[in-house]
Amino acid sequence: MSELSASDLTILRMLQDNAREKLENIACETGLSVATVQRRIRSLRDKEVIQRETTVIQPEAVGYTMTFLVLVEMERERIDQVDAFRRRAQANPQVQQCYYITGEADFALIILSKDIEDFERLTHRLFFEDANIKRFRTSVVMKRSKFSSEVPLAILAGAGDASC
Amino acid sequence: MSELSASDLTILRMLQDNAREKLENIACETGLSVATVQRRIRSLRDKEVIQRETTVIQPEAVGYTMTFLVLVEMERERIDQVDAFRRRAQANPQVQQCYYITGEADFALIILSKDIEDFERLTHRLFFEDANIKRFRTSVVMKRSKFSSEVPLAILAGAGDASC
DNA sequence: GATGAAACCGTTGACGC
DNA sequence: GCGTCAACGGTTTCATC
Repeated sequence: MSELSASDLTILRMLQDNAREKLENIACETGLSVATVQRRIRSLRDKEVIQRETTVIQPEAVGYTMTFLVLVEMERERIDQVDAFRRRAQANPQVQQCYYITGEADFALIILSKDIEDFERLTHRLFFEDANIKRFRTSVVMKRSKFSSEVPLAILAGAGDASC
Repeated sequence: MSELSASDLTILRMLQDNAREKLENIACETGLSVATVQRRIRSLRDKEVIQRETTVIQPEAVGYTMTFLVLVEMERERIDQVDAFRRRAQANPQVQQCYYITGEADFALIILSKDIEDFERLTHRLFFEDANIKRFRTSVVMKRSKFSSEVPLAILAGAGDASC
């Protein structure tokens, strides 16, 4: 993986803030030409530094009013069993995030649900029907902040001039 | 909040998958005209069903090689103290997500770090210097999946014809 | 092989229906 | 509400260094 330049970081920071940021603004901020900015972005996409460009939707607007954090403990921590559970969890569209972790629990899941019944059905499918799940602990999320994943990027003194 | 139509959900699903999806493709899929699709998207943005359009960056590419899940317990659960901690946590760019939860812990945080020292410095600033933090439990994330937050959207039989 | 100019395609906003 | 059109921004190609 090749190193990223200061202007690459500026490009990433601006695009993370707004995927539709005008190339001209980025060019001005970095001191590069529009064509160069475009080539850098293409390169960042090709290198998969930029993984995707997505639209963040308010879950409540489409009926998902509840969020849960579920800590899952497995009976046996065999690699194939762990992988099998992760695949099942990931495959479920209501499982927003899936972390395989050290400590008391083996997995932490962030789960969206329309209501309590919806969540209960999901736990049955995901946990009760899996003999390898020892137990799971559910926390209701009362407030979530910073739902979308933003990577901290250093704000470097750009070479751009005052015309920005 | 007004109800969303089937074509609105299709628009959201396609934009969530790719923020740069061509309006023509969405028009074809939904059976709407390009102009109508554009007006719907504008309306969804205005209603804040669409919260933002962002670029997902691979954290490892910019030096953030470690992810942690931290469960935080507070000494006193007074609303002003809870809010104060949430604001401090959110303000830190390495805190990717912040959930105020029910159960054994009061907060669950997803934190990015460059290395262990970086994480330790962060815990000092965030937890040890706050008299209202009773304790915190750290889990190292060995593998994260589904890092970006995708809301499940029903795939409805569209009115679009076979020319898509 | 990096750069800038230019042609081409998609998006946006204004207008008229 | 709907499509049309002109202006703008993004993308690709090509010539040049």
